[in-house]
Amino acid sequence: MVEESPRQATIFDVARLAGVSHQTVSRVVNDLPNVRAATRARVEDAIKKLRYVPSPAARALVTRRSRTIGLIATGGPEFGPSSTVLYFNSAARDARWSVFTADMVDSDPGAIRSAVEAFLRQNVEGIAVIAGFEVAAEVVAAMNLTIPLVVLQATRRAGLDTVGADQYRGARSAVAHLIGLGHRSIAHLAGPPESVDAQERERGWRDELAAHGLVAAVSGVGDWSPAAGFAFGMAFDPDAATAVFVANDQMAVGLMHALTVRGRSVPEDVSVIGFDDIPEAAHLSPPLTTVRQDFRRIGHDMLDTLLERIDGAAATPRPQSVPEFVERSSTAPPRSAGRQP
Amino acid sequence: MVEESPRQATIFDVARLAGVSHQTVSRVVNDLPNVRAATRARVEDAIKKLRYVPSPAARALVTRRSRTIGLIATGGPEFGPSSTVLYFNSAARDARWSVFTADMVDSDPGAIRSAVEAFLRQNVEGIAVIAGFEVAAEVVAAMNLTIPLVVLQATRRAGLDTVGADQYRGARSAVAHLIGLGHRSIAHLAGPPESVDAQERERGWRDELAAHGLVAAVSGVGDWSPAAGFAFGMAFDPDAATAVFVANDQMAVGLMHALTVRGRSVPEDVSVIGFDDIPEAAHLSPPLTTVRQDFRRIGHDMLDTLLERIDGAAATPRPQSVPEFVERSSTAPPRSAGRQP
DNA sequence: CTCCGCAATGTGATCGCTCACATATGTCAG
DNA sequence: CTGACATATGTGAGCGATCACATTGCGGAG
Repeated sequence: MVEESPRQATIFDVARLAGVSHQTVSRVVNDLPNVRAATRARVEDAIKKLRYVPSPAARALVTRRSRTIGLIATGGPEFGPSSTVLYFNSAARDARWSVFTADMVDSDPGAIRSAVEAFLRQNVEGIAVIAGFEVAAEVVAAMNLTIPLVVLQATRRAGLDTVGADQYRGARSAVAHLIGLGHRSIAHLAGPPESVDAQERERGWRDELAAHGLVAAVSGVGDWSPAAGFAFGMAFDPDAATAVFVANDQMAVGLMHALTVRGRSVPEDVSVIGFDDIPEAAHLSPPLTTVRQDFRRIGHDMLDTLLERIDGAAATPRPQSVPEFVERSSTAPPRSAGRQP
Repeated sequence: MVEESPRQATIFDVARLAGVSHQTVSRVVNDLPNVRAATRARVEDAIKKLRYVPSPAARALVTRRSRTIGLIATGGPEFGPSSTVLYFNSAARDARWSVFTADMVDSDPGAIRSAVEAFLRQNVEGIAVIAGFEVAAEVVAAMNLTIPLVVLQATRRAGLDTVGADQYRGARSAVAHLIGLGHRSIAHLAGPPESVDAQERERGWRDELAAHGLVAAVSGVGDWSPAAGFAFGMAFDPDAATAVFVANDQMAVGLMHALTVRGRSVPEDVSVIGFDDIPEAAHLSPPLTTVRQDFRRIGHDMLDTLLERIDGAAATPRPQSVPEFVERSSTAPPRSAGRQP
């Protein structure tokens, strides 16, 4: 309920009603010691009666604190970024912090900078960046902010608080699975090169292959979209690989579509693995083997790290979460071979 | 770049440097008349030199305005709601407004109320609600806010500014297509009953059927998730309907999966239509016929409506956008019949 | 009984801006 | 040359909180 009253009550109104000074009211509101229990009760009564709410503007003016965070989200409406935004926001609300969100449709450095400036103008106490694109993190980091900054990104970086899942290990587990199944020529459809996550997944693919003496053969690059997966699927030589590790589920959808169009079946002719485990993954035809990321945890980790730094503490290093391999039916041993030892 | 300087410059610093009074600086900053061009230039110079930025806290304290909006988003990480959030935010940024976002994972009335209260405490000048669930709009409306409120919801409502696409017509166009193809028994898998959009789509289905003298037969209810679509697909009697109009694409994915599992093919045995046109829709097997919503436009409409009301104007009624029917290959004439006149 | 010290409370300045009003400067008719 | 009236600029109060410091009240040691 909101009062239609002529004016919001101020700290002085409360003080008058409770018969104390405004300073005592301030003490009660901020839960400071040295207030007699009886006094505190009287004040709390008055507060309730007047529906008093401290003015954040006045408070911010003098304390230079706002209990407010800025969140920069790049990566568009993709499942991953938008889930992270959601969980970050809801974690913040639970912690009674307000968050300004700036969704960037593209990653224009100028736009990012001006979003950060808007945040600063609003007196945010910290900034979180979901760095779908590497440049986003760099641009913000280069601004040399005096307030804490935490970046969601797969690679750790000196002098930068970073949170994120271990994309590299996730990718390796996916490729290891294919190798275990007997695949020897495993292609990769990577995400955009500007994305650190994409880079890490590609590196994981390459390294796992190398660890087994295999060479990284066919590969392509996409922009995360199903359309990109489709384009790749129509273009590559399907006989050159018995399996494809795709950098995200959406592109895997497009790839499987192309494969179908070309008369190849999954997993009989070619195995496909995605990444993310979008809700649809389990219900594609065939259900998609993938690597699951815990976006809820990532969002919470980001917030916790940021709040720690805002409190002045060094951020306790959080172990990177390791994405979980999820086997479904888009992967099978290659036609030619049985399972390898 | 951010100054590491001891203290942010204030209006007085600028005034001193420019050799004018603080009030003149204020005039320049707020672009008020009655300042000589030469003076204005001197002040602007000083502002630039000192990297002066007005303090929003101080300004908000006296003007009681914050140039800030609160956005309540229900509907989780689904494609529709999260796209809308994204476009709303980015439109707001373009208009130089800041927005606080509160993503609600569930739609607990208490949580919604407290999110609104947090917004009020932050002095937001308006609130936008993406009402995935009807109750969300109701809860906020019932709070009798003194600030403007705009709700994204399919149905118009007296005394409430509402924005949204015409779900009803979208649904009718989908069903009309099926009827045109020759289908006579068209099932419906609805969204959750708490969702106004779901209600509208179901109503569209029912009315279009009735308009052709057909009866609404089999139908089910899901929660928008692929899993729900799958469950429905496994449970319903596939011989009782030659086509299914599904309330969203994600559930359609699950339904098609179930159909495949049960050895029915789409569209030969049963046609399927979804709603939303998620990016994956074009690349499913088969590519999904659906109804496309323009979330970008919806986000912008919400913002524009809200800003108009904040400016004191009555909101100019915006025509509801009509979702666009998109034919792909998950629909075909029923086995038994050819195309009808 | 006095004095000290701590707990409880009050006072006034201050944060950085805008608002309402006062004052200075300039221009032109009479 | 003077007054009137606009235009340009300055002054001081006040928004609603916190902060630093001053004051009061009370119980126990000397």
